[in-house]
Amino acid sequence: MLYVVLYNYIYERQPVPHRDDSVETIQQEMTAFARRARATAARMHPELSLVSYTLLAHLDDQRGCRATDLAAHYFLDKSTVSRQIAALEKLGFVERRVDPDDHRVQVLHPTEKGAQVLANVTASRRQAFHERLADWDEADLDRFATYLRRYNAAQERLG
Amino acid sequence: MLYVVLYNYIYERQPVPHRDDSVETIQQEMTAFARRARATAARMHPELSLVSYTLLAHLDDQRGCRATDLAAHYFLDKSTVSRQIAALEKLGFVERRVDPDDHRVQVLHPTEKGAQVLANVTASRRQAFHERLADWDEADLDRFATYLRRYNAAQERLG
DNA sequence: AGCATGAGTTGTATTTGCCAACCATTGCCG
DNA sequence: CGGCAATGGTTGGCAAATACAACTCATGCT
Repeated sequence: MLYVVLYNYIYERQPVPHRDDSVETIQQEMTAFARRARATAARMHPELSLVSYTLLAHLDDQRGCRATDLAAHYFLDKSTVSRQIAALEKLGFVERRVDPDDHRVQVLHPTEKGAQVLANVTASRRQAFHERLADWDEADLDRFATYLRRYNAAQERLG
Repeated sequence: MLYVVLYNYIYERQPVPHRDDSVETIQQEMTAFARRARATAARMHPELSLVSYTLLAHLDDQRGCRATDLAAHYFLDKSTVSRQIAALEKLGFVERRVDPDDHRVQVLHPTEKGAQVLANVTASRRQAFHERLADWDEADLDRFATYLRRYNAAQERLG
């Protein structure tokens, strides 16, 4: 045991929460966050569910993509995506353009109206996030964002 | 403006994303994470859904609590909690002890069996997290954990 | 005693998601 | 060329999770 303490002292140079504790915390906090996200989203934007919002946002920032891509990106079943897109289309938020090169694929795009609604929701979401993050300094925000991206990328790689 | 650039150059030594970009990233990554968490959890542990797991874990580490507390803590409707607990009880994972002081409340506890299952799931979740975080150094883990806790605490305060 | 409050349950409807079966298009290989 | 596997997408059927509302029962205050 003494060796561990010494090791930490020499190589870490401060009392360091053990690796396991950090992992434990990350696990718990990520889980708690996941549990709440949907509820929060639903309360904030009854007009556009979290999933719809996410898909629409993805279309917007990819400048159009295929249903299959959406499914892969968000680990959703293709049937789920199909229905979600159908719903968004009925609302007039997305349109389909059949790919001239391959008539199986339809490239999805937000409509003008869709982009509008998306912009509204995004703005209000962003404001909520800003409030939540108001007392963070710039460097912390940046680091936090970087960690999240890194974490999600790892999850994407490992499944 | 020059000062900003210089400041960044000197203190950060690389082009720094604007505050808004960080917030945007955090928002997107948290959302993506939330979207995937349930699916991942379901794939890993068919025997215990993310919600059940979360509730059971909370009972375990609070050494028992009331259904209402669970609902408040996870932004769930009390009916939802009621049914989830009923399911967990039917599986023999939790037991109810009526509070002798107030016959309205039932204090929930994991059973022996429940604690056992919880331990298994926790262990395997923890391993998955460890894999995902394997190439992170200790300091980054610690900082990431701290950010997450801070973020969630803020969300808890602000709704 | 009487009524408001709080804890939980149950009925009902909606949303979300999965799986499997299916259709249409494409591209490849014999 | 002709069949066949692979790909993109839709649809039907189903189960789980959840919200909302109406209800019951115990408590506690006036």
